[in-house]
Amino acid sequence: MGISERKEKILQAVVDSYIVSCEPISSSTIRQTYLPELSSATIRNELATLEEMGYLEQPHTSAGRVPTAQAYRLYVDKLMPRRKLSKSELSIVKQYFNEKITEIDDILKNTAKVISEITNLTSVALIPNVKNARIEDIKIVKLTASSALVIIVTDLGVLRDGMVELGEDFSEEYFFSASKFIGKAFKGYTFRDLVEPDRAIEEIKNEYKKLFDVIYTMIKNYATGISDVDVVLEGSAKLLDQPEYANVEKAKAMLEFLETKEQLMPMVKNNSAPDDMRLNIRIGRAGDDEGSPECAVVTASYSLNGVNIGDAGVIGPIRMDYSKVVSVLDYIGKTISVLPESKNNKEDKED
Amino acid sequence: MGISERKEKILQAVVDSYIVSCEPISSSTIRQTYLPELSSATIRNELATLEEMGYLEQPHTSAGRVPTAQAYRLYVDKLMPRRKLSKSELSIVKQYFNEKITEIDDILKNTAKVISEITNLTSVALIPNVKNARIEDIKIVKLTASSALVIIVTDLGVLRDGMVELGEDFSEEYFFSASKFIGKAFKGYTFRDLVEPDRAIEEIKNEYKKLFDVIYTMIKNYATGISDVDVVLEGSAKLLDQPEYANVEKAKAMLEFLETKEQLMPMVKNNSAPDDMRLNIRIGRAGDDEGSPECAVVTASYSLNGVNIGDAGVIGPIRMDYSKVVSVLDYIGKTISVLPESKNNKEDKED
DNA sequence: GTTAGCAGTCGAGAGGTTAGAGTGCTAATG
DNA sequence: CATTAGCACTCTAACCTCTCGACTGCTAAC
Repeated sequence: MGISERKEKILQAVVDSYIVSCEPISSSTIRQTYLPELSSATIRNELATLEEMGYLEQPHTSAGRVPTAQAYRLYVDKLMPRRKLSKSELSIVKQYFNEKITEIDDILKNTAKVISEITNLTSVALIPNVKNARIEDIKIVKLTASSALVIIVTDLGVLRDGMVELGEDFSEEYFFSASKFIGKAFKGYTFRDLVEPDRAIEEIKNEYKKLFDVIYTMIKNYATGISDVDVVLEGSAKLLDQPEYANVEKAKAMLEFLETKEQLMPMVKNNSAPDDMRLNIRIGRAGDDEGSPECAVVTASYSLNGVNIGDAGVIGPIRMDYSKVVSVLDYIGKTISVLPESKNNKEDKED
Repeated sequence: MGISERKEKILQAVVDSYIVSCEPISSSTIRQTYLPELSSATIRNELATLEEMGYLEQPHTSAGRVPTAQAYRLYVDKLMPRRKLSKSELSIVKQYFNEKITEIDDILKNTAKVISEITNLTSVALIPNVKNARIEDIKIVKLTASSALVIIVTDLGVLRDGMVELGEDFSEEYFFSASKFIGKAFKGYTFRDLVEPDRAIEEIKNEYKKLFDVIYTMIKNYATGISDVDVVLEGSAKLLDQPEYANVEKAKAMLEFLETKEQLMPMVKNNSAPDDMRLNIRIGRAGDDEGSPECAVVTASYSLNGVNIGDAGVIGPIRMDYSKVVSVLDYIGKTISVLPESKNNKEDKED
């Protein structure tokens, strides 16, 4: 099943070369720049075999070879050289994460910007799923006579506030003490727990029952609602730098794909086991159906203080510089993981 | 200075025709579909004059005429037919605003979606400047032992919360009562008031002074910060439907322009006097410099219950269906203005 | 002022040709 | 038997040339 070492070398030469030139690679090119110890005729023979095996394709009879998706797959899994970032690249990353970042979301947004700038590809970030956030406390603050603001504090940070309207008036002190009861009731549950009917939490049977019910409903809506995951794009225009999308038809198909978050999300989502390298490389069609554009997605899962804060990576043509992309994602991962705790944004004043 | 009525008719014919075909218009086309009572020779004479006056251009000697920016200007100011929306278009608008909308931001985001769907152009929305929001109340809620969440309630809605870290521990009750003092101190000011040093508000000289100072600093940072205006884009891929951007170079220039919010914002911002129709039509270069792409922007300022909630409109090639765009923006303006008050999101339950 | 008629202009597209890049095959070589 | 030099063959991209027809501008007649 495996292929000979020499075939691997040749295949790697084809992919490496094609990644930068985007033009069919000839046997003589391989000889000249990668494997001078072989004759072009020998390389031609090997190329013919590699084509039979499904790793290469010829646009037409008298043209060089182009890697197939299968070749890229082998390339990223085995052949790809590991690369270090250059000094200028390192300094770009540093620059982006040097500023004080107070919101968790902004870390991922910055990540997307950095990735796009260094790789010159379109980047994409997935901002975390609220469903897995664990409730730490619930605060209720009176706003108008009969309405209040509900703040849900979770292990991932403070959630965007929701408004409740009660229909009758209550005092500020009422909400203040209700806050304590209700906060305690929900503490420790994730949103996912609460949306499943069979795991209903023990209800409060006292004077706060009405408020409790309203908030419970709110949380359930919140968890089932659309604010599931946020997808952030950066550098969409860079798609058009790629010769693959010089054709306006293809460029449009791709841009439309990027615009529909519902299609984009599952591509970017990292499903790999949490203990492996947490790198996700997809090569091939964007969607399952015929119409969706050909592309590749490389994403990583990022953590801060051991807590997963979301995924980010690049999306682009199948012919992309995987080696560089992987190094960048990797390095950023290390940078983020040692970022100062963001909740206490007062400590790190040193500019 | 003025041009004859017949010239206006001919110019209108050229623009109307060019808007749909995007191809140079010949004298015979005008005669056949717009002005059969004239001979093509007469029309040719008039076309030559209109060209001298700067309203028309010829791509080459033996081609028809194309309108200049000057022609579009006259077109939108005077010649453009006023159009009613079709039933299907009306129902699309209705559908988007029928759902319960709880956030002010979402109104504008929906507006952008509707505009893009109906006009088939890229749409853009400007979400309002927080600097002009007037503070109604400030709530402080204890989070950890020494940190608290600050919620700023304004006339435009509840602002995103900020965290303060105090360095020493306080009780929940302390924050509760501090809330009342500090809320009263800031009530009635806009962010703009607070950021200008000469209009410092009277400081609290009591036990809450430290907390007050921290919050005051936070508000100032908030007001001067980057969260000035938010720009939302919808349907960027639709640019590529336009023959003007069939050239990938031009498409890229335009997409890049859309991506840099700093350039895009001033184009979209509506500076017209508040009492006129509050419609903003810009025709010409996107930026001041030579490199920026040619385009047109049509935006409107939208209000809800008399309060301005931001601008929205379209951006696209100079050749666009201004008549349709204006009708759509107009109709949406009317729809929004009668939307039920969004803060109390419980009343309107009738689905 | 309007219009028919006509010569003149220019671009888009079709067809034909060529140069050269690259292959596959064959036969020779170690 | 793997490797290789040599060569005939293939195919495209680029360039030319030519023609067709869509317009115009001009002139002269109405």
